Amino acid sequence: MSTYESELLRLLESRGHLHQITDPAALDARAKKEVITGYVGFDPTASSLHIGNLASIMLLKRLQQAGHRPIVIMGGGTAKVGDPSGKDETRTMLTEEKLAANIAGIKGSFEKILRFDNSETGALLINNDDWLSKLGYIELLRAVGPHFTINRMMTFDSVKLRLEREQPLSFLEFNYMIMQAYDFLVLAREYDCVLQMGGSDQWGNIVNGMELNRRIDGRETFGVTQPLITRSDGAKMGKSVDGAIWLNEDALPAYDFWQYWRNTDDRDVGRFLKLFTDIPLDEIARLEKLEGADINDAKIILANAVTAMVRGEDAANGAEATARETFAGGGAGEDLPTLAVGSEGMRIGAVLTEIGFTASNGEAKRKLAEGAVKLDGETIKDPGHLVAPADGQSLKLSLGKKKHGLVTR
RNA sequence: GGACAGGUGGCCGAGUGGUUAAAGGCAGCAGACUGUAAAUCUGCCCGCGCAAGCGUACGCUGGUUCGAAUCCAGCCCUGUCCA
Repeated sequence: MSTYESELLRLLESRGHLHQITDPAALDARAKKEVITGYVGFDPTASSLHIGNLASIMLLKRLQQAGHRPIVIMGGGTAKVGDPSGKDETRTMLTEEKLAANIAGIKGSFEKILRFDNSETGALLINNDDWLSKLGYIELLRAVGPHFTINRMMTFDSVKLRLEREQPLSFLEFNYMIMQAYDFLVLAREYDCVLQMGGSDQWGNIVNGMELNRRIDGRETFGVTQPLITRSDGAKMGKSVDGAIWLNEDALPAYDFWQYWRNTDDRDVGRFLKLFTDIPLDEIARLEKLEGADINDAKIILANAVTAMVRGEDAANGAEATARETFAGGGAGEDLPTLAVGSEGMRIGAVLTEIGFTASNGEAKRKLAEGAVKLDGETIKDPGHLVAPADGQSLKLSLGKKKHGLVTR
């Protein structure tokens, strides 16, 4: 069914990663013939990546699986400028220290998902600040300035969107595409990197980099974009109540990470299994055909696979066990959030906020009044109710059907 | 530098002196129904307080007024056009 001959494009296509390719035939031939090097850039805007970034990491993983060499570009330099793509607001500027801390926080995720070694296909992690910060302004202007016209830059979505929405686009951000294009030039020269991948919003940036390579060095390079990963319910991938679904354990416990995938919309299960796991396609075909309550099995498989990849097998097993006990068994698993209230006990309204189920005392009271709160299976409505577990005892506290926790002395 | 338009709760967006913690929508949370799904219906949706109540809030600062998101002045920010 696939018309591609290379393992790389076949793999990307069959698992739903392909949106646009600059020169499919040439890339296909190249990838079939030799080991190629490709990269994806990540801006270290936070100390952990979230699952919105996961799709991009998967691109690199697929590249490696297909027998090629992936490069992770840390946008230590570009983050100082800020990518305007897909944003309708100017980003806050990051300090050097914050950037360094973010990069340190993010690294671990790549090390879990990609294979870093000295082999031909071992992944590399490179910070573009290494070269960008050394660039002189005049030097940069002379190197890339002649190859970009303002006319063309104005036509890029990232720019157009801001202008159309009458949102400000600072000169700083306007330069982002130039920096990113320059990255590709450096990577092509230093690492023989011929492919840049990214989300569909990066198309313009990627094409710019290719253009620069062609004009300056006469080198042929390629670009691949992946469709914007959306959820069928329209919500943004990776956004939830309490913020993003972070990849780092210290930003989000494994149990909550697992729950996010467990609660995937029915319609998204098959697509996500393809994108985010290595489960064979025929197995996925079987799983996504499941109907009614049976599809929950597929969601558990999805949650286990993604959690294992990002957090490790143990984390996945623990989360699954806790979920099984808590939801199916009506009990309480050990991975649930736990709050110690001391021998005095604590009023239930305060407990709800302390354990993180509600954002404020007021909200806790409202939820109590709505009859949404259960303590050891019994509905409690009085915010003054004292929660005082006996020594060694732990009480199961629930807000609604999904939020469960333990209260101990 | 000038002219015009604008800055309201997480977002969008009404509101042009009092009954405004601020319409409506989206997002979110909970209840019902279910399968820890979706859709639908219902309730909730600034904070503190057991409560009466209090405190904050409509770009910022000051003023007018018994009373201001609403009027006045200055400032800051954004957009469009002009120089």
